[in-house]
Amino acid sequence: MPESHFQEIRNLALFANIEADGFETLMRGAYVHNFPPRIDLITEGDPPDFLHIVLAGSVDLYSSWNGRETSLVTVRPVTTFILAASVNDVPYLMSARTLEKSRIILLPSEDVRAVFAKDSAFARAIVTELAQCYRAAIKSTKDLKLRTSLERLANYLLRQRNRTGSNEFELTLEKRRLASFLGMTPENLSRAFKGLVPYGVKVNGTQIRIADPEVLIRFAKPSPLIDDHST
Amino acid sequence: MPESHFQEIRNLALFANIEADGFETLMRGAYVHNFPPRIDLITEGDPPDFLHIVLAGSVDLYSSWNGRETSLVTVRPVTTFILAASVNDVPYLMSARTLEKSRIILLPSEDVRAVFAKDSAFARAIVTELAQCYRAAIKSTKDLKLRTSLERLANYLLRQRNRTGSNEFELTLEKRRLASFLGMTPENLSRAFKGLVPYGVKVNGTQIRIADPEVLIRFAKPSPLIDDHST
DNA sequence: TTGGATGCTTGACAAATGTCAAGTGACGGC
DNA sequence: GCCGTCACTTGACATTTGTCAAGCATCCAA
Repeated sequence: MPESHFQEIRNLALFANIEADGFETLMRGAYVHNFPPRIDLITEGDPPDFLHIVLAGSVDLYSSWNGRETSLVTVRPVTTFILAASVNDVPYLMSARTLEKSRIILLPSEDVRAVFAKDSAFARAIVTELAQCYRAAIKSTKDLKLRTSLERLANYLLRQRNRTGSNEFELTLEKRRLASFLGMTPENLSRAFKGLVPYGVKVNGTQIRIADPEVLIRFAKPSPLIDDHST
Repeated sequence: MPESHFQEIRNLALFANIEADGFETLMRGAYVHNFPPRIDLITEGDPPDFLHIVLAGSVDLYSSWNGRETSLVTVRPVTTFILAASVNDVPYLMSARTLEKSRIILLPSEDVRAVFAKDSAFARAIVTELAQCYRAAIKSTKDLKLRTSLERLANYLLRQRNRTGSNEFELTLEKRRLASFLGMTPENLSRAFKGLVPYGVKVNGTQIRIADPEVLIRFAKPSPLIDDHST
């Protein structure tokens, strides 16, 4: 792997405090790949050969059962995914595919586990990371079980607003995938956007405008215990 | 805390390999409490003062939003809960209440973090535990998003069957709470049980009998990637 | 420019799920 | 034993969500 990526990886909280020794072990076995859009990277149920790091592009983590399929997470740079499977050496629970052209680092899980066993700074960083992943998953379950699809969409839009810091932004996801992510059909997403018009949501293609955030907030009732993905 | 509980805690994977030093630190600050049924132990949003360990009884982890409430997990002996919040020092995402008379150990989160920082065996054990919690949460999300309520109930019954090793068993949860856990109303759970009669499910109060597991399995299509809670 | 793709939207309808109200049955206190 | 409480059940109905089919817009290649 070109050394130019080393610093980028070092900057990730997960790797920031590893000893030079362990970091070198990881980098020695690592390699970078460029993938075209819509390429399957991993399949749920497979053994966890690699820990993945998205350097550029975006990756959809999804799952299938009985002919149905649902998107669970979208991974954007610079983040790792399937850490839990790698570290515990158990099968992937989700499949992954590129959404767009993506550059991805592959770290052999064996190396990850070896460094994890020796380097306690790495072990501690993994704890922080996993705790965050776990909490994100709980938040997502709460979102699903406590809210209607209209409320989920409203809160999703407010989260995007907070992320971009603007009342006008582009959807970063295809609508069909957003629908799957929010746990509804594309048809219903269309209707849900219509349903938010009374709360000042204007949609034009992928362009979203929130006319009066206060009104939307009053409807959506966002909660840090569901919508704040930073803790 | 009476020393009689020490061994019980030591037997938990989470604490099995801690150094004597760290274990003593934890035990010094720990105390055991007996709680009556239906007592609130923690409230979501509160700072994580204690890591909890259920010694006896059972605890319901639930969450509320906008006047609605849902059960997320039932914790049974001997297991810890809210590890993620304790270790990262961030607010609880779920409330907890006893379902029955319960004995619970409280470990000050500060102590947990202190030992975590020094004892790498503990750090590694936490990784394993958190990875399992994370994966359980993902499985639960898949269950919710990919299955209808009838399918969720059918798979729940099959999981109970595997746990007990028998085609005839008692529900360990009140039906109303099972309904909430499965993401439906009590009324709908009643109807769902009716809906499983054609697949050989007999219900008598809390007593369940699966006449022909093969038939139910054919309908429920259980998958290790959703229903196997051991990995 | 044209003709498919493809993704999105819309309407009509069906299925799943929730709500409300009433009824049943088991249990415990008096 | 009686009575109230409470969980559970049932039926009628409302709401939400999904399905299917058709139409529309956009993009891109021929």
